[in-house]
Amino acid sequence: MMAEKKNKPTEAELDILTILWEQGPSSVRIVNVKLNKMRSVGYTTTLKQLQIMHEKGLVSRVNDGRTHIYTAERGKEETQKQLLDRLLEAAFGGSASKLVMQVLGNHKSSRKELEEIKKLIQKLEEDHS
Amino acid sequence: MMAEKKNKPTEAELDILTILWEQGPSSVRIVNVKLNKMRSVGYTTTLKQLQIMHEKGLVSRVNDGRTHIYTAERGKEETQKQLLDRLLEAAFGGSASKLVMQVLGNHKSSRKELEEIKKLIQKLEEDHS
DNA sequence: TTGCTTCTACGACGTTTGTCGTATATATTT
DNA sequence: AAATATATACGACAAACGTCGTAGAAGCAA
Repeated sequence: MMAEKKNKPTEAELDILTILWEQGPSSVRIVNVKLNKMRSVGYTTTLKQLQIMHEKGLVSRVNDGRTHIYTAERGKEETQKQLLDRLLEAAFGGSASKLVMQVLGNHKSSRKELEEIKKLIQKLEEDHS
Repeated sequence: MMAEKKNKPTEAELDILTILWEQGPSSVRIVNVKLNKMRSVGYTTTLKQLQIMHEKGLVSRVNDGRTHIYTAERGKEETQKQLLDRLLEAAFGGSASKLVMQVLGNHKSSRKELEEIKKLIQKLEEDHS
């Protein structure tokens, strides 16, 4: 594998990435409007944020006339994994099961979701053999 | 319930909290020595860090002669829950099961750990009835 | 054409984070 | 007692974060 950039998105950046994942490639304007549905933030703030994210390589952009269209460079799952790994190490001493028990114990999940998890565990146990 | 302080520990603070959880009430010296086993950091840095954490209410302290003995004010589980909740909302849209599937899929767990998780799910499903 | 709107670029600024250095008081050692 | 070691307190500082304001180009509307 390659030496990868360990660009961990900040909180604010994560909000923007989430919008790009949902919305697909978007202009600053669009991102800003969506962003303002969760918290109040000026247009130039969002612009600057996206510019910095572009420098960091978190997003790419193409020109559409004079406006830029931004696209999330890293997939949702990849980013989730990165953040989760960090928390796992920092707060749970690397024990995935401790983390899982915590989150399952504290948050309601539907029966269907629990079934899915059980199924996954089943498969993992088979691989274990 | 009361309006609580939402003092989320930073990365560095979390390292120190982890040490206090493991070690129990400790002096700056002890924390610093343990801390240096994971990364290089000066004594006064650790001191300052603990002083700030004290201001924030993350740790309490008592005097033992002229040295201060610091104690984690918030329990391990409580802090883990706080950090986990934050990530759950920020990166997983609040879906606990998505988070669980991610972490289980990406990190090896022993058969015993998987059993424990299954047992927990069993109990959750019973409560569901 | 003259103005309003909508872009990007860029600089500035207050905060937070993490890091130390220095000053000063108190023990400990020689 | 003098020198050395160890504590706390406090100030400084660079880098990262998040926030905007302003400038200037490009497009649209009167």
